[in-house]
Order: sequence, then structure tokens, then C-alpha cells
Amino acid sequence: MLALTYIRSQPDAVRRAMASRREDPTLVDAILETDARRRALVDQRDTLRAEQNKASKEIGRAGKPSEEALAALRELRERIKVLDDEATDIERRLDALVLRVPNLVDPSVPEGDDESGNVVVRVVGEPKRLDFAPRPHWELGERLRIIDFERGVKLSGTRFYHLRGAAARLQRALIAWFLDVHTREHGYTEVYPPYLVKEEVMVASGQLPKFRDNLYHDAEEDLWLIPTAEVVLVNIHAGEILSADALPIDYCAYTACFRREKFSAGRDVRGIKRGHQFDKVEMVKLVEPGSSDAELDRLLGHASTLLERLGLTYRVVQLCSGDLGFAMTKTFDLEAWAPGQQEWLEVSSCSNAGDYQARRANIRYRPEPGARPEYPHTLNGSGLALPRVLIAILETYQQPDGSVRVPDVLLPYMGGIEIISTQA
RNA sequence: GGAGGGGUAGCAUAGCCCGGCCUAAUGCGCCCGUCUCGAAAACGGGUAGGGUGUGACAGCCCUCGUGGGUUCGAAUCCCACCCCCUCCGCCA
Repeated sequence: MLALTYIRSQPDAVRRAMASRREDPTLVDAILETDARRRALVDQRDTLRAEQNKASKEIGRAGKPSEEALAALRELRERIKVLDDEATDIERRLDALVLRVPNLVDPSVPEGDDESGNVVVRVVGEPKRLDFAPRPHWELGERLRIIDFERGVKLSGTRFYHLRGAAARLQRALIAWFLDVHTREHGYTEVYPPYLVKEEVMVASGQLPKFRDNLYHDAEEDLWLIPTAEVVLVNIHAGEILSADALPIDYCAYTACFRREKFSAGRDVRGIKRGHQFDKVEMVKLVEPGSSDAELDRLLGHASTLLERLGLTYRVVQLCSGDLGFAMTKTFDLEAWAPGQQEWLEVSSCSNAGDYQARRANIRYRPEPGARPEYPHTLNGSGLALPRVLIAILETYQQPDGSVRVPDVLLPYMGGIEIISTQA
């Protein structure tokens, strides 16, 4: 979240950011108003409390007050109680309002209404030209009998599928290889986190309260299924004060991710592009504020190299202000080319959240021993999202007979499978 | 799920029975200083977070797991809940 003191002192900057995101900036006015009332109340209450404290201490020192004095103090207590209830109530409302304010927008972010305003920064490789009509992955998957849509639906309903045989193995190979590259070459610590988290964890990372409808919730235990590992990784150090030499912290994790996709009902229903459950390897960094720009570049590099080594064509897209995620100041997407369905597929989203998530999660660090704690910056990026990489690989490495060659870097992970042909 | 123990400032502990100089102590760590060529040790001093407020200080308020209650006054008494540890039971 943004610091309340910042909203109070720079309301125009916050309004501009919200307008730039195509959100209603009048929220800022509601906050300023509520905050002013809160401060007036708190001031009244604290003044009375000071009086009460003083009187009570006097009794402790001098002893035996008159019954009159006690009655007056009892009355004082009642007045404080009324003010305090009111203050608590208004503080709750203020907190709820502040939680709905999105992050600021980095000055480098292009202005735009929605994804049509995103800017292609560069294209790496050339869209592969096949000398035969390339098939989309759903066709390849069904012919090879490695993706089963009907039986996925039978088990769990629409937007569920299952992978079998070589496709399941290929996904596992990708996960293992991604994690190996990040841990061995990029210095990340591998984490196996919970998939179910408390509400406060979702709030801290910015999923709640705004995106409630996109999340699965277990009513029995009041736990939420993670839509991305970012949620858990960012919160690992919630509430802690870290020493400066602990930073940067680099975590990566493979997890399943769960999304209700209420906002994209009816879109991308074909194939495995957008399911309710998908696998992803995620990277998260906690860094000192001064280095977060440079770290975003590194993060982007860590994700990009995977695509390059897989021999996939991809492009880097900078999100415009209207398409930026709620908690992010700046985001680059990586999109891999899928020649079968003739589409750029978002396989990674690399973002700098600044101190926004750290504030919400109350993660701090001491720049120097003995110094006041400050908020680190958090960054996150997919490295990479599995089903879409799978799509790009199947469609890019397909051969005229409908079989699929395994990319070289994955061969050590495929247990001898070099060509994926029709499964029994 | 059952029994017992526990949750106090960066960490570790005291305080709780018996409410009030608790304005929360002590040790470690950390910071500053003395000593030293330098360091270690020793010695002296400092060292929680948040709100409000200020030009900056000061001051005031809150926080002893969380939420209620009793009281002039709660870390301390009462109630509920959460979490951790040990043992037992069940279990992939």
C-alpha cells in the first residue's frame, strides 16, 4: 500500500497515478476526508486518556481518592470508551480505503487505456516459418494423445484438462530445468511453499480485497488457494526486520496456481492456454530500494534466457499504465510465439512493486546497523508459466507428420524421449 | 483430537501467584566513546515499533500473541480465540 502520510502530503501524485491506471481517483478524496476525521477523533481521545493516566498515577502515589473523584473518573472512562469505539471504527474504514489504492506508476511506463497501449520493446528471433501448415497445440495434443480435454472436463469441469505420457513428462522436465537454471546459475534459493494461505497473506501481496472473485477460497478453514507463488514468496518475511546484509533475497518456487478466471469468462477457452489450475515457476526478489531498477533488468534476463535456450521466438512488451497490475509500478511481459495458433503468448510477467508489497506485508530492513528500519522493494517474475511454454514448444517443434521434437536443452530431463509421437 | 508447558521490544530471558515509582528489567547483539600502532578484551554511554505533533526537537497516545471484560488504574485478574513446544492418539 501507499503510506498514508504520502497520500496526505502528495494527493495529486496519487490521483495522477490512479487516473493513469484508468481508475477513479475520487478514492483519494474519501481517504483525505476520513483521515482528517480520524485525526480529530484520535486527538480528542488521546487528550482524555492523558488526563486519565495522570489521575490514575496520582492515585497510585497518593492513594485514597474521594468518592466524587472516582465518580468523575468513571465518567471519564465512559467518554473515552465512546471516542475510542468511534476511532477504531473510522480507522478500520480508513484502512479499507487505503488498501484499495493501487501502487504509483513508474515514470517510464507508457500511457495507455488497456493492453492495446502496450509497447513492444524488442523481438528476439523470428516467427518460425514452417513449410507445412502448422497445427495448433490442441490438435497436436489430441492426435498425439498427450493432452486430454474431455476427461479433464469430466473430472473437474470446464477449463480443466489433463496431460499424459510425454506431455506430462515434458512439463516435468521444464519445471526441473527451470529450477536448475535459477538455482545453479542465477543464485536463487528454491522454495517449496504452501499452496493455501491466510487472508492476510493475500492482502499483503495485493490480491485482496480487490480481486476476491478471481480466487478460490476454502470456507471450512478460511484459507485461500494461491493464484501465483508470488503471493507466498513475498510474504515469507512478513512482519520481520531484516539486516541489510540479508539482502538481496532471491527465491524461486515451482507451484500449481489456481484462478477462477471470472474476469475472462468465455475467453481463451480452447486448449491449455488459460486453465483454472496451471503450473508455474516463479522468482521473487527482496532488494534495497536503490537497486530495484537494475534488479528488474536482471529478473527479465533470468526469464528471457530460458526462452532463448529453448529456441523459442519471443518478444518483450512493456505494459502501459492502464494494463499495469494493481501492486506494480512497472512491468515487462515476455510473450512466446506459438506458430500453430498464430499468437504471442504471455509466458512471463516481470514486475517491480517498489515498496508497495513490503508495506502491506510489513517487511523491513535496517540499511545500517542501528538505523531506522526501511521498506525493501519487491520484484517478481515468472520463470516461466508452464502450459504456455508447453504450447509454444509443441507448436514450434512440430514436424510435418504431427510428431514433436524435444528441444535440446530438455533432452537430459526426458528419459530418452527425443521425439514425441503418438502415445499408446 | 487429549494432557501439560509457553507466546514480553533484533535474539534470549525476568516480571504475572500478591494490579500502582513497569516511565517494562537483565544478558547477548548492535551503535558511539575511552584505552590501543591497530584490533580483541575491559570500561563508560546509547539502542523497540507505530500514531499524533513539530521547521526540527519536545510533548501526548498506543502496542507485553489477538479480541473482549473487571478496575480510578492491567504485562499482571476474568472470559473467548489464535499460534508454538513436549507427550499421547490418529494418519500420507
